[in-house]
Order: sequence, then structure tokens, then C-alpha cells
Amino acid sequence: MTETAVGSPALKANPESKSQQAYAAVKARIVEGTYTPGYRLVLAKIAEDLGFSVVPVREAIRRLEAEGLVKFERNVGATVAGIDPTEYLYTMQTLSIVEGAATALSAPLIDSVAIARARAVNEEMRECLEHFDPVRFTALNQDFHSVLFEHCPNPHILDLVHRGWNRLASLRSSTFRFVPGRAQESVREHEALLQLIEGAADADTIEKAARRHRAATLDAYLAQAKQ
Amino acid sequence: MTETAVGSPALKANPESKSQQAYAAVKARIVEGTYTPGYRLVLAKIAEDLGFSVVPVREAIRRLEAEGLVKFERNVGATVAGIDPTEYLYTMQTLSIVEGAATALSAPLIDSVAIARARAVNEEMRECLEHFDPVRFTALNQDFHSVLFEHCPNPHILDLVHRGWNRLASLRSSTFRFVPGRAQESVREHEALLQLIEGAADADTIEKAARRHRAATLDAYLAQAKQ
DNA sequence: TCCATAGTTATCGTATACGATTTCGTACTT
DNA sequence: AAGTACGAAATCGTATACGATAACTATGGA
Repeated sequence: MTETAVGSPALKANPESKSQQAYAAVKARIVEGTYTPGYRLVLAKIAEDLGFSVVPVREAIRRLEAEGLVKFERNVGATVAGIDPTEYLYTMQTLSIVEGAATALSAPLIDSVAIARARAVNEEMRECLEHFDPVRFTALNQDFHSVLFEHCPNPHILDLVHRGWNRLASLRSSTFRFVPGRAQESVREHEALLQLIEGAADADTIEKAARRHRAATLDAYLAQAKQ
Repeated sequence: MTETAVGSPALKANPESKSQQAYAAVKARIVEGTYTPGYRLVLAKIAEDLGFSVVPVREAIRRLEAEGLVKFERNVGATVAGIDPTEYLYTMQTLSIVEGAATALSAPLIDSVAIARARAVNEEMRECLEHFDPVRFTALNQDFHSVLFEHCPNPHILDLVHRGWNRLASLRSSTFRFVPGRAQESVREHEALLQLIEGAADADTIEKAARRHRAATLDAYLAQAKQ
């Protein structure tokens, strides 16, 4: 009766739940910039766009709220979480700590191939400095750091790092657009970091270096914002 | 506050959403130990207990999942997240990092009154050592550390610390029950921490001390578990 | 006796429906 | 004319309903 449709076995692969799909879809739109900060996320609208009911969309929104990507107000609705300077400060400071730790924990596990890859990325960034393209530069920056922290054996810490980066994704270009001078310094610090890792420096040294690297970007931003 | 007395009028203050209520209720039951690790959280059952529909309960469960308090499997259901040794390791390590940072950031803002309070708590812990009561000891331990990190000016970091502690709440007694020797050492380290803060030691020193304090508990546990 | 398979049950995932709350526009009063 | 009060529209929050999925049980064959 229920016609179990065994006919198409291959399609069975990944019928991810609609909540998941909705989550991925909305998150993608936020990260990629289709939904800009402040954009109002109306459940019914999104549900219609995706062809779902509102229920899975609701769940997706709540998950995004938990990650800090959207702001939610009861009986009012959800909006894409902009990042005001204060939020930026908090997020960067937190990221400096968890990313520093992740990088230090990851360092002993990074093989020379990965180092080479990171160095190549950093080289691209250096080239990028001339015909300055902030968006590309920021993307490469994330690639670079990913190589450094992705080997972190503690998944909790790694997750926190990812969340921090996601949180900042809505800014993308902004950071380096606002603080152009910082970009060059950044590239230099990257090379220094690589040498520390290659040289098997002790964990504390690497952690501090990674943390200060991020903190320096934050400071540069703050100095800029002051004026 | 035993009942949610629907009759109460004019209490416009907190008509909290049922999702919130469900979240709080389930979380409380987990933290207080009514729902032990592995306990199966059946949506319909919980909904009935609370007198709600399943929808708000669902949302609550998902939030708890995001916090790591429950494990959720699609089309199967949710269970209270037990903490196996690996999870314990990850959680404690993460906590050592974020709590260390939170304590260091918090330190300059801790006034002498708070220090005195913390010292009083630690004194209670010391007394607790004789007629050893692991549950009480652990509760006091949390009180003590709360005083130290609650002033942390960065709410994101503070939130991470809280999540870590919640995650460990299901163990409560366990840690110090399993590693009795650790308790005395712990009390001593607390006093040392207080002196660092009183003496306005630099942030890095305090951070390291706080981190090592937690890491030491973890190590003690691991050494014990090995046997 | 043990394993494979079909049927049953428990539980989840999502759609639809409706009441509740907020927001916005409009008319009325001062 | 400006401010306030009322009402309509938009949107959310929750309940109920039903199809879908996976765990469980019983039955038959090797």
C-alpha cells in the first residue's frame, strides 16, 4: 500500500532533514552576503522560498541564533545580526583566545606539506597586496589560518573557532578594507608563525604568537575606529 | 516557585514563551540529576508532563543539543548526553582555556569584598575535607570559581565558561569522588590564586595559574582512570 | 537452535490551522 | 497641526494532525 518506492535506491543517499536544509540555506545566504546585517528574516517568506513549511525554518533560525548569526526577539522576529563595534571587539577577543589555543594544539600535528600549502596561500596574500582586493585577501586569510588550526585534536575548541569565524563572516572585506596598513603586517606575522611551527617551538610560544596576531588586527581596527 | 499558576493575572512581567519554560525545565532536570546521562528524552512524554504541545519542547531540546547537554539523532530521538572519558577530557581542556582567560580578564575588576567572599567559600571547602562530602565540595568549588570569573567583561567568553560548567554538571560529585587526593591540593591552589589576584599579578600569570589549576584536576582524573 | 524476514509499534518530522502579540496606519480629539 | 486612541494587517507562537522512519517482535525456515 504505502509503496515504499524501492525503485530508486540511489536517491536515498542524503535526504537531510528540512531543518538542516533550511539551516544551511539561510546560513549560506548570510555568510555570502545575500542577507545583509539588519535584514529581516520573516519565517513565512523564507519557508515559501524554500518550499517548506515554517516549522523547519523556525528551527533553523533558532540554531543560527545560538551561533550568534541572527538576533531574535520574541513575538517580533529575527534579523541578521549585524556586528557593532562592541560585538566585534568581543568576538575578536574570544577568537584570539580560542584560535590561539587551537593553533598551539594543532601545531605539532601539522606536517610539512600543510606548511607548504599555508606558505603558498600567504604568498598569494602578499601578491594580493599590490592590486589590493580586500575580499580576496580576507578569504585567503581564512584559508591560511584554517591550515593552522584545523588539525586541532579537540573538537570542542575547533568548533568554537569555527563559530568565531562565522560570526565575522558578515564583515568579510570590512576588516582589511578599513585597516589597509594592517594587511602587510599580517602577512609578515604569518611567516613568523610558520617558522615557529616549523621549528617546533613550544606550545605556549605558538599560542601567544597566534593570539597576538589576532589581537593586533583588533587593535588596528580600534585605533582606526577611534578617529 | 513551584507552580506556573495559569490563574495569575496581570503578571505581565514574565510571560515567558513555552519554549523557554520547556528549555529551563528540561535543563534543570538534567543539571539537578533527575534525568541522568543516557536517559531518553521522549518529546511527547515531556510535552505531556509540562502540559505543552511537542513543538516548544522540540525547540528546547534543540537548544540543549547546541549546548551539548543532550545528544540528538535524527529520526531516533534525544538522550541526555553522558560524558565519556574522551568528552570529559575535551570539555575540561576547553574549560581550562576559556576559564583561564575569563579569570584573567576578570581579575582586575574583583574588589576586596569579592575576594573575601571567595576566601570564605574556600574555607568552607577546607572544612569540607574532613567529613568529606563530594557533592557539597563540588558545589562550593563552582561558587568559588564563579566569584573569580563572573566579572569577566567579555560576555562571549563568560558564556563559554558557563556552558563548560553546565556540561560538567551532570558529573557533579564524580570528579572529586573519584580523585579524593585532588581536593586538598585544589584548596591550596585556590588560595594561591586569590593571592595572585590580590597582588594584582599580571594577566598572563593569572591566566596560566587558573588554567593549570583546571588542567591539574584533569590530569589527576586521567591518572586515576589509567589504573 | 539460530538467523532472516515481515509486520507492528513507538517516535520523530513536517504541514496546516488558529489564537496571540506586535506594529503600523488612520481617524479623531485638543 | 500634533498627539492619542482605535483598528487592521502582519507576524509570531503553539496546537493538532498525519505521513515517514526506525526500533521492536513474532513468525517461519535452515
